[in-house]
Amino acid sequence: MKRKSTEVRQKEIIDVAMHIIATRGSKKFTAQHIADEVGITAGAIFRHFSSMEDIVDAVIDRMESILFDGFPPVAQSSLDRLEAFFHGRVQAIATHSPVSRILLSDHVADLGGQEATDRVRNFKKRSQRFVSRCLRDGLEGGQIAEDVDIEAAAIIIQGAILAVGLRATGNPSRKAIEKLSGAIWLSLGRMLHPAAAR
Amino acid sequence: MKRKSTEVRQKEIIDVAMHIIATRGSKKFTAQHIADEVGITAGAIFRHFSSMEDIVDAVIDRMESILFDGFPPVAQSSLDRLEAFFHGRVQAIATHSPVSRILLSDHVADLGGQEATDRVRNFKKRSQRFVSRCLRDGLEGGQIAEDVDIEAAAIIIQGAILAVGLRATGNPSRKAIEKLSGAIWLSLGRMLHPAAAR
Amino acid sequence: MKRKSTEVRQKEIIDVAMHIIATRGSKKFTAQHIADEVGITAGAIFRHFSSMEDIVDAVIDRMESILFDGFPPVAQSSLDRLEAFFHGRVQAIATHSPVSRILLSDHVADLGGQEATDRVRNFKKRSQRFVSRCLRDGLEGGQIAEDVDIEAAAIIIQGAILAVGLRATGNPSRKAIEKLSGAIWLSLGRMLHPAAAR
Amino acid sequence: MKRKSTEVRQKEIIDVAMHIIATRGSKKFTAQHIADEVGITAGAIFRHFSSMEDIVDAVIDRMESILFDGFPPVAQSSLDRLEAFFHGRVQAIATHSPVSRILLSDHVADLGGQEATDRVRNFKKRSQRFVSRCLRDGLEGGQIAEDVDIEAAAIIIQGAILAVGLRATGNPSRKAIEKLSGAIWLSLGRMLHPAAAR
DNA sequence: AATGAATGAGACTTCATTCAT
DNA sequence: AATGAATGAAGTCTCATTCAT
Repeated sequence: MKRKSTEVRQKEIIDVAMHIIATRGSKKFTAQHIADEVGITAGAIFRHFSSMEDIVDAVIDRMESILFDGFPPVAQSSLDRLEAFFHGRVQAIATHSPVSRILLSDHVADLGGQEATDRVRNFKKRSQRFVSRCLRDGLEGGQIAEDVDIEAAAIIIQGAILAVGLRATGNPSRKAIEKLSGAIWLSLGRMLHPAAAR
Repeated sequence: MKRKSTEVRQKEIIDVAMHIIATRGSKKFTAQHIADEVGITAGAIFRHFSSMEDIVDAVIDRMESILFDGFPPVAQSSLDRLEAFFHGRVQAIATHSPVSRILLSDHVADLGGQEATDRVRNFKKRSQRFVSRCLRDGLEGGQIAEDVDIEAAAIIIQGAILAVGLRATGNPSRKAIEKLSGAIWLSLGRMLHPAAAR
Repeated sequence: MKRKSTEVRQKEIIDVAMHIIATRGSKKFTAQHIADEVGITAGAIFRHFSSMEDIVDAVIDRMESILFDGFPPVAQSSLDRLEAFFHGRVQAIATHSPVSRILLSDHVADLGGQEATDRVRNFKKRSQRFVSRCLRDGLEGGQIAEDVDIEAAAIIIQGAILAVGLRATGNPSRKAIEKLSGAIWLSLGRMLHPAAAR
Repeated sequence: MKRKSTEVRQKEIIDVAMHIIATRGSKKFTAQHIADEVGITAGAIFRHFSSMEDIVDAVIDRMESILFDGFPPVAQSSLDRLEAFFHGRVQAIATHSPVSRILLSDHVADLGGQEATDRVRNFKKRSQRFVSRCLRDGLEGGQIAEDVDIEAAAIIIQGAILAVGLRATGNPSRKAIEKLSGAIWLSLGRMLHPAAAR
């Protein structure tokens, strides 16, 4: 029976919780399972969090900090900001593999109440809005070809991030991710401004 | 107390089940909730399905028929096949809005056993393989620019389908979907073969 | 869908019920299981019996008629009556193999209400009383040795009937039963009146 | 709300379970009924046993320890061993009145799965084999009259134990049991060797 | 006389949460 | 800070019984 401070235990619990949600599904997200992996009893969980919903909230907090670390990116041109965002997101999602799965799967929203659902939904909206704005600015600034459909491009970019997250199984090295991320961005760039890309 | 045949009830139950899984999350996927929406008692569910897992299986069956209706598409060129697949998928997913959410979220895999997980995973693999093959054939046939990274393109296409599915909230008309789908494919086409697209 | 009269169905149901209780245990004594073996649906059972408890009652009736057919036996001496009873019981129990198991096991009493319990208990009492009376009469009439403990002897005889019923597995021929029954009675007789037995 | 250790609760649960099975029948063997008598809620049962079947197993364990405590008995002659077994069994069964009923009734076998059935069946076989061997040895050693039918005698002895167990209602004193047990063995002895008994 | 859908009670079991220790 | 027993609600599933057809 090792005693640790609440602060430490909370971190352990959040980590385990994220991992369980991502890899074992929301059905296994129970106090008992978390406790088992943390190495305490189920009852002890509630000394560190007042309810399971609180744990979900904390997980969402963690996700937010992972997703929006250094957001919005600063760069001269809107296209550069978009690229920075893209690579940052892919890197974040691929490094913290649970996050992508959770985000995609709505698992968390599923577990928490309405508030959790709204927060996660908001993460997506915030990102979308940023992407759209960059595209619009890029169009105005001439960095993006005039005949590009902004809405379509936004969807494609969002989808690319999702899909690369899904693809990132195992623990790909940072280099491997950068390479894939680079290749994808190259293709996206070609779509946004064929002439420039060539 | 209205009586309906097992055949009819099974359909009702599957529809309700899909809807619940997609919109209310796997935690609400209970016999009681399904029964409430169908308008029977929870116990009666088990006259029509022998277990909750059977319902999950049936939902997966339904998803398969939605996703793979008319698959693989036939067309002269591999790029046309790919386009047909893309539009078909987008249409299928947008028309049956629960499907995309379920697919994305692994909700179903979460609910069923290992078998369910494997089946859903296989849906994704089958689609991916088709996309990859079309791209490779297109490259060899010269319909796709030589400097396109096949792997990146495959990810982008897969992502676009996912993202458009997520976007399709409410009940967009078939026309609206076709328009969006068309715009996206145009952008993707530009990426695959800049010269041709212009 | 073959239609038969209630009279016929009742018999079929009772037979199946006895068989199920005896060989598959009271847990399998359900309307569904009975219906399956009879070849009708569970709902149809209740056209022929108003409740499961009624079926139990009918099974007990049947048991009574099997056990007390030709009871009490008539014979000159009390010892002969006892012997007739012994052989009759063993034969009855061994021929209707379910009966012995049911009697022994209190399965029926278990399934019915208090009334069923009381009736079955009464079967045993009636038999016991008969055995005791025969023994007492035999003692007075000098057919049983004076130093025989009547209570002990009654218990032994009752036990012998039980035990031979338990032993009668498979479907032993009437001859085989008669032989075993004869051998046991010989031993019991030696106990009751050593001198006479030799 | 009184808290007791799992160890204590397990014992309480086993005791209550045996009592219920013996006196109220296997249909009343439910978590709710057990919990009511133990004084906890039904759910709490499963902190102490992982399933109802586990309780059945524990009951069978208890029965085994009651039945086979000090088995096989040691004594010079085979007849003495048989007598020791007989008295021991009668005492055990009469002291723990539920045991005889359970044994007889196959109630336990009914509740557990195939394994439970097999174990209980084995208890009977082990005892039978012991009795038969004692009788055979006694015959060879001349302690049993030559014209005794071993098979018949074995059945009678087994039956006597069963019957005395059934008779032992209420809580007969140890002395009363010894007296009855003694009287019965005397009668059995007379059967096995008339000359010696007189 | 029989089918087959439905109900409602009750069975086993899990789980968040509380609380004495 | 942690354990471990307990509660009470909820979930899956079974079953006697009813009833429209």
